[in-house]
Order: sequence, then C-alpha cells, then structure tokens
Amino acid sequence: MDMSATGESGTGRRAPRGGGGGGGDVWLRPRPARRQAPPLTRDRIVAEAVAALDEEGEARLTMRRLAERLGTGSTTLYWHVETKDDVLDLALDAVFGEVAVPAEHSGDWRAEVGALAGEWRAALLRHPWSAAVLGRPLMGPNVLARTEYLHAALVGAGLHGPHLTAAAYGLANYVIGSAMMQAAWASRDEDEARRAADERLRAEHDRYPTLAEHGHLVGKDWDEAFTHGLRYLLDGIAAQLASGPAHP
Amino acid sequence: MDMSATGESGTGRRAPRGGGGGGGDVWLRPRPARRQAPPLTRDRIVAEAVAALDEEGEARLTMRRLAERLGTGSTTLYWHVETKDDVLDLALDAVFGEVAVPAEHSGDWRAEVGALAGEWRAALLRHPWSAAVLGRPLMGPNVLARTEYLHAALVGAGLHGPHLTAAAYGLANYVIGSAMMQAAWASRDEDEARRAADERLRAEHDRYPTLAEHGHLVGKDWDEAFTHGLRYLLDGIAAQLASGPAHP
DNA sequence: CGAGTACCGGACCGACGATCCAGTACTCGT
DNA sequence: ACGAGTACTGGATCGTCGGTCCGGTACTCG
Repeated sequence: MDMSATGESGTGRRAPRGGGGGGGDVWLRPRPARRQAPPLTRDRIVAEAVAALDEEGEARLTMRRLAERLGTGSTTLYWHVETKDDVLDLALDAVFGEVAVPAEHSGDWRAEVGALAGEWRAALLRHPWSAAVLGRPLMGPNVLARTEYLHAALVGAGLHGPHLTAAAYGLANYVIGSAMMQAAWASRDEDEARRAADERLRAEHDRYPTLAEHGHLVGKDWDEAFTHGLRYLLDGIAAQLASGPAHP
Repeated sequence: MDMSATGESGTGRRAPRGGGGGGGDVWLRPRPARRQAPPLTRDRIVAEAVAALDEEGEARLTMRRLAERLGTGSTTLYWHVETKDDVLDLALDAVFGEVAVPAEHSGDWRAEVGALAGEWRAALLRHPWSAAVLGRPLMGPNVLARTEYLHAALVGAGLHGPHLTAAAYGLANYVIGSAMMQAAWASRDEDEARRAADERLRAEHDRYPTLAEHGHLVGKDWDEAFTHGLRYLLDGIAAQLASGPAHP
C-alpha cells in the first residue's frame, strides 16, 4: 500500500506546543522545524506523572493519558520506561524526595526522628495516591537516603542490634500505616464519609458500644492523633535507651 | 424468617446479605430443590476470591477468572456484587474475620492488645495481597468488631479522650504498616530480594554507611522486629497510664 | 398452568498495558 | 560533506480487562 508510505493519515499528531506551525500536509513541509521540546526525559515523565496523580488520582493515570499530557504518543513513554509500574516506583520515590534531610545530626535524636516522621507523613499526604502505592519494596535512592538518616539518628541515640532494628521498623511502619489510613479516608469527600461512618456506628451501637461512645470520627484531629501516637512510640524507645547499659 | 420470598425494591439489585451475621439458614428454607449447583451466593464468591487471591495474587484476579473458578459466566457475578471493588472490600473483611476475638476481657490489657495485634498481623500476612489492598476505609463488620474489642480493651486499661484515640490509632497503624511492608517484600522471592537489596546497600555503602552497617535484611527476623516494636509502643502507652491521673 | 421473579450468560463496548515496526531527527567519524 | 549509526517517536494492533445490554432459563407461587 502506498498510502502507508505517505504516512499522514488524517490525524497526524505532530503539532508543537503552540499548535501553530500549520496542520499542513507533511510533504509540503520541507523543514519540519527542529525538535519542539527537550526530547522527553525520564525526569519529565516522572514529574508529569506526579502531577497527574495529584490531580486525577491513581485510577485515572494511564500511559495514554500521561503521554497526552506530555504531548507525545503513549508508545514513546516505553522508550524511557519499561512498564507502568516503573513510573509508579519512580513517582513514589520522587515524593519521598520532597522530605528535607538535614546535612548533619543535631544530637537531639527525639527532635530529629520526630521531625523526619512528621515530614515523611506530610509528604505522603500531600500526594494521597502515594500511600496506596506503597505496597512495593521501597528501594529508591530518595527513600534510602531518608532511611539512612533515620538509622543514623537512632544509632547516634545509642541503639544497636535488635533495638535499632525494632525502632526503625516501628517508626517507619507507623508512619506508613498512618499515611495509608488517612489517605484512604481522604480519598472520598472526607466530611461526608466520616459523618456516614459515625452515623453507622451510632445506629449499630449495640454491636459496637465502645466505638459508638469513644470512636467518633467527625471532628477527629488526625494530626494530633499522629503526634500523640508517635510520642508513645518515642517514649517506649527512650525507655529502652534509659534501661539499657551505656555503650562504649 | 424467609427472606428469599421478599420482592424487595423492584429495580435495585438485591443481594443476599453477607457477613457472619446468621441471616436465614439455607437448610431451614421451605424446600431447597435448588439447581444443580448452589445458586451462587455472595459468600461463595468472596470465599473463592480469597482463595484465588491467595493462589495467584491481586494482579491476576479478574472477574472473568473468578467466574471461571466458580463455574459461571463473568456476567453472573454482577448480579451478586456491584463492582470488582466490592469483591475486594468483602475479601478484605473476610481476612479480618479470621482473627479470633475473645468473648470477654481478661483485665490484662497488655496481653489482650498484644495478642490482637499479633493475630491481626498474622491474618494479613497469611493473605499477602490483603495488605496491598488496605488503601480503603475499613468499615466491614469484621473489622469493626475487632476494632471495638481493641477500643474496649484500651478503655478498660483506663484510657480516655485523646489518649485513647492516639493509642488505638497508633496500634492499628503500626500493625497495618508492618503487614504492608512485609507483604511488599514477601511478594517476590523473599530471600533473593533481600540478598539483592543487601548487595546494593553494600555496593553503595559510601552513600548509606549506617544502613550498610546496621541495616542488613538477610536473616532479619520480621517477627522479632514486630514484637519488639510493639513493645515500645505498649511501653509508651503504659507510661501514659502510669503518669495520668486515675479516672473515676 | 401461566405469570412472575430470581438468576444466568453470549455478545458487546470502550479503555487499558504493552509490542511491532516503520519511520524521523540528531550525532559523529571520516 | 556525507553516510552510517544512534536516539527517539508514533500509528496500528494484540490480548485482556471491567462493566453493560438484553434475551434466556429455572424455579416459585397463585
């Protein structure tokens, strides 16, 4: 077939940014102008993916849609990225990259660890889709850098061996679990969802008496609960430090 | 009570109520004389979904495949269930239903809470897909029943108001985060993944010195880390109980 | 025995992730 | 200056998915 040689089957999507250029026939364009944009890098893809996820949520992110946002064809993405999962992995690591990690340690491990946990959670909540995507090993460079900082702070506090492992494990999982749960609630319209849940608990208060009495969700302050729960965890770790023998 | 005869709302889909709440016992109904197979109930769908998820993982669960396992067409499922998400919600609640909840409270809140957390995590890890699916509000009857028990134990220990909220929040999120992280690692071949991660950390030990020295994954005992971290959290809560004024 | 209803499934829709392969733009050695 | 090689792009297409339409079947009740 000859028409395949001509390319240009009606809807040739080549328009540069401004769209100007003329939708003219390709064969009339002796010099189709140079590359319209930086040739599409992994970083641009990831940045756009984060933006798309923020705006539309995880379910609406598709390779096609992402490509369209970038002004290219979906196929092109696969030159820079192997699968869609790669995009999610990279986007998730980019979220962790938003957490500032101090250059050095202050010596106050509680303040350091508390601040890191708080910022960690904040970053995840700024991008609520990220919490739902956490079900994969966290091995990106940004994640590792923050984990390194966390471990260093805890070692500086005097923790070793299983105590160190448990403290880091506990803190990381507490933060992740908190972000995940809150993101789950934030996904729908939060007020309405919480009101509906409260109503259901009240209606079934025979079955769930304690929850009906003490478990109100409406008006619950997530931030307070997070900080307060984190205090319990840090108190427990501090007690371990106080009870354990000093190390050389 | 013969619920089978009720016409119910004409247009809306009518689905048999799920959960363990008894409902009309099938064998008490007038005269079974069913088709060749039990006419496919919501419970059978959910049970098969859990089995399918256990065997093949979340990504491989499709309505078609699930229908095939049940010996029906995929369309039929939509009579009993509105969307695939419904199936996941129900399957997740079924997993929580595996956790035994004692009939009454022993008075030893630490033992009670510790046991519940441990079993909770164990149930999630028995079905590793469940952790990855946690990104939705947990409002199933089984989840609520366990949460009720947790709150009751904490109230029995003497916690109120924000202290109660924070303790329950902290415990639940710690368990969820722990299960999620471990499930993420268990998804691939665990030994190989951990070995690869360790190797990477060793290779980049300039960048991640503390992790390279203390963060070994190979040989790490998740159970120990979980129990140990849980102890920190419970210690912190216990300290709150000790410091707070006794309540009337 | 006929009307009603609970249940079933083939055919179909739009969309998705991914791949094939034929191209086009740039680089560089010579 | 130019041709070979490389970096990058996208139209067409494949197999599959979640979900719906609508007609069919099996059972129940009056």
